[in-house]
Amino acid sequence: MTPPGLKDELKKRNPFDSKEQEAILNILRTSDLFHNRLGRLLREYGLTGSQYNVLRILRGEGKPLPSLEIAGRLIQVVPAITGLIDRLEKQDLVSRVRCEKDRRVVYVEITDKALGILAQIDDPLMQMHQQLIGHLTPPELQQLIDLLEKSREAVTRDSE
Amino acid sequence: MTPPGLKDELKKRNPFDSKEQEAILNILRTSDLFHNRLGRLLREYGLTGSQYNVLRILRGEGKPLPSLEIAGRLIQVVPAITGLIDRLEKQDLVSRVRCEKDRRVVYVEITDKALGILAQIDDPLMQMHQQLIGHLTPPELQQLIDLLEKSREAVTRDSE
DNA sequence: GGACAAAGGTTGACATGTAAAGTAATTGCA
DNA sequence: TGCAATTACTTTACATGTCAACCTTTGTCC
Repeated sequence: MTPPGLKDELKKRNPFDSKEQEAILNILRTSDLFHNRLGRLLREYGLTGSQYNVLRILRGEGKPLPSLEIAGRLIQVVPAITGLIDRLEKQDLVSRVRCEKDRRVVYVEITDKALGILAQIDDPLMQMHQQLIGHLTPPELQQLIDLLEKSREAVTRDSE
Repeated sequence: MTPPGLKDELKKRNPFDSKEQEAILNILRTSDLFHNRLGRLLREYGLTGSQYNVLRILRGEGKPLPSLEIAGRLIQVVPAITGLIDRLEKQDLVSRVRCEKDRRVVYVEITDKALGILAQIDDPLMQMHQQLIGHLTPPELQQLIDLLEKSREAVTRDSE
C-alpha cells in the first residue's frame, strides 16, 4: 500500500502538473482570498457570507421562497440550509411560513429589518468590489467572467 | 434603522450591480463548484480538501515544515491548522516534531503512508482537472490564470 | 538579569459545508 | 382505496474556517 522510494520522486514534480491544475488552484485561491475579505466586511454588520447570500437572494426575488429553492441557488448541500435559516430566524432577519397547500414546504420570507441591513451594506460592498478587482479593465473583467462561465460548463449541465 | 419602502426598490436592482461584482460572484461560484467536486474525489481516499492541501505542500517541500509555514501557504487563519494537523496525525499521515533549537516551533513531517496515498491520487486528480476545465483551450487557460493572478494583486501585497 | 514585548502554537465558542439517515406530507398507481 | 415511491425538510456527526484569548518560549532593552 506504500510504494517505496516515493520521496525520491519529489524532485521530479513541477510546481503544477498541468495548466488545468494551475488554473483550478488559481480559482480556489482567489476565491478563498475574496471570500475572506468579503466575510470581514459583512461581519461588521453582523452577517456571515452565507447569511448575506440568502438574504440577497430573498431580496432579489421579492417574495418568499421555499427552503430548497434557496439551497439550490447557493449550490449548497441541502442540510446546511436548515441551520442557516434557523440562525437568520433567531435574529429576526427572516421568518418561516408553512405552506398551507403543501404542508411539507417551508417558505422563507425576508423581514424589513433584514432589508434595512442589506441597504446599509450595498455601498460598502460595492466599494469593496472596486477595491478588490477595480484595477482590472472592463475588457479584462468581461473576459474573466466569460472564461469562468465557460469553466463551469462541464459541471453545470450534468449531475447536480 | 429600517428605511421605508425598501421592498419597492427591488425591481430597480439589476442582477449584478457592477461588472466587478459579477466577476467576483463568478469566481466564488466557480470555486464552490470545483471545491465540491474535488472534495468528493478526495473523500474516496479518506482525505478532505484541506488535508490534501497540507500533504501536498509537505510532499512538494520534501522536508518537515513549521505549522505556521504551512498555514501561511494555505492562506488560512492560524488556529485552523492545529486541528487539521491533529486529525492528520491521528491518521498517521503526518508526525509532529518539536524543534530543539527553538522549542516554540513544531515541525510537521509527512509519513510514507501519506506519500503512498498521494501517489494513488495523482492520476485520478489529474483526470478530474481535465474533466473540469479540459474543454478550455491552452490560450484560454493561460488567460484565465493571468487574470486571476492579476485579480489577487490588490490584496496579496498589503494587509495580511 | 529581569521585566516586557514578540513569536509560535493551542484552546474555546460559533457558523458552515457535507454525508447519511430519519420524519412528515404527497403522489402515483395498481 | 391503499401502499410504495417521492418530495421537502430536519437531525446527527464530523471537518473546517474564524476570531478572541491564552500559554510558552525567545528576544530585547535597560
